Amino acid sequence: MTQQTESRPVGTFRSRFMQEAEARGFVFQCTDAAALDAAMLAGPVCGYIGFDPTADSLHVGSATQIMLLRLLQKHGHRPVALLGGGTAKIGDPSFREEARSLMSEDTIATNIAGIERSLRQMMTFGDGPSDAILANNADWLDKLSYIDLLREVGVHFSVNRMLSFDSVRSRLEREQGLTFLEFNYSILQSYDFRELNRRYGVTLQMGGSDQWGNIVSGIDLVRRTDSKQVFGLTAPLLTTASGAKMGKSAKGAVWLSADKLPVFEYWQFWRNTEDADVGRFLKLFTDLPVEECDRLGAFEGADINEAKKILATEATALCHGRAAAEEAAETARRVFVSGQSAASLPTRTLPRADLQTGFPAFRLFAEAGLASSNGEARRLIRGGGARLNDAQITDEGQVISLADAVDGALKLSSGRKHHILVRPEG
RNA sequence: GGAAGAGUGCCCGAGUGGCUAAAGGGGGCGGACUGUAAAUCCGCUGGCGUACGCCUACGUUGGUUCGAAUCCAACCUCUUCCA
Repeated sequence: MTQQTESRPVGTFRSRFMQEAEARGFVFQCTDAAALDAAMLAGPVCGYIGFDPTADSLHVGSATQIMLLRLLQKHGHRPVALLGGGTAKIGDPSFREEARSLMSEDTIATNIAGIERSLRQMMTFGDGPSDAILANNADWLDKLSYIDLLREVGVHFSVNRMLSFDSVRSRLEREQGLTFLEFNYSILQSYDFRELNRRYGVTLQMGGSDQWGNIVSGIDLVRRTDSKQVFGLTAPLLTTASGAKMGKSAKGAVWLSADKLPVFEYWQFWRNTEDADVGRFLKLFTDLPVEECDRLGAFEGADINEAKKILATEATALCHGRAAAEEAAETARRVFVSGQSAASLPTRTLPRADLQTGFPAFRLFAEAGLASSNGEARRLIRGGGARLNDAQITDEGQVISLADAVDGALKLSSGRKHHILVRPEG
């Protein structure tokens, strides 16, 4: 059972990091919170979070973790972002429906490169006392010897105990199978913690609540082999007020990389936050003062839309820069408030010659990426959800060409919220 | 190594020879209502073609049959029990 390990009354922290982390809703579980609090008061603490390179970009689900690292940095502590280049070769079995397919070295390398970009955008890296450090566990895991690992680390792990962790047990109970390979993930993650402690003096591992078991294992390992006390802190698993998991949107995952999700769409994701989540998300995903977040989140009715715009712009600014965020906000204002087109809507270019000839409406929607297949585009049009320059398209075979362009672009819309500009190439 | 069971569409899950592109639910998309929210209601939800249509799909490969997701064989994977 993942138990709360501390029984400290709320609001008793003395270190600024812990106070703010708690006030903003980042703290779910913490090992020996009082001692961690004291350590933070005594001086800079080095804390890390691991990111698995399972895709070439992180998504909003990971944003919480990055915000935690930022918070650490903000209060003079030192954040370490650990990329799981080594562990990615195994796959974390925690709460997974089934085994993850194994990734090739190449895939892992490109994924790491993509993730690194987002991390660098959101934190300051360098050699200063509170500059962030980027590490890759492939640096030490790759050359581990199996026998040595078993002798030196394996002896400290109780299988009985590992089986009792929720993360493992849920897999077993579902009769879904758990290979020995995956079963080792937790051991390697523990090894990471110890290695980071030895290399950089890392004494805190943070993560999502699904990482509790792995984190505690690491703490035990460090205590047993190096006789040092290190800490763990988990953030709550984020769901929206209506119970859905965070991070899904029209187009699937909400990626942090602009290559995978246009900034405008990212802004829109936050803009469409449920009313009840606004205050909570402001605290988690922006740098605005807590009191301001509470004030904005308390708006009622339509007024809260203003708070959502602030949330969207602030959250987007952290991830894509202030200028891009303002631009997305302005684009949204034009599209939704004035009902105009805007030059900074996501744009798709198609060969000029093809556009001159024209496409049947359904094909154009598919080509532009507003529908994933011709069939889907047809359904969209039949359902009355497709528009060209804000006029509903009724005939799926209607030929649309450059002649229909306004200001050199065709504005296509799927529903009220998804707009794209199609421009000729060259 | 032996025995029993399971593998269905994005997910869960029904289906045990034709009426099955495959019930139902979830998710997703669109519409209505709103506040670019939630809740609710309605429609759509494999691909290709304007279309009568064609193609792909029920773990894999073969077979039986006019016809198979459904029957048979082998194989693969997983689960449980035994050694």
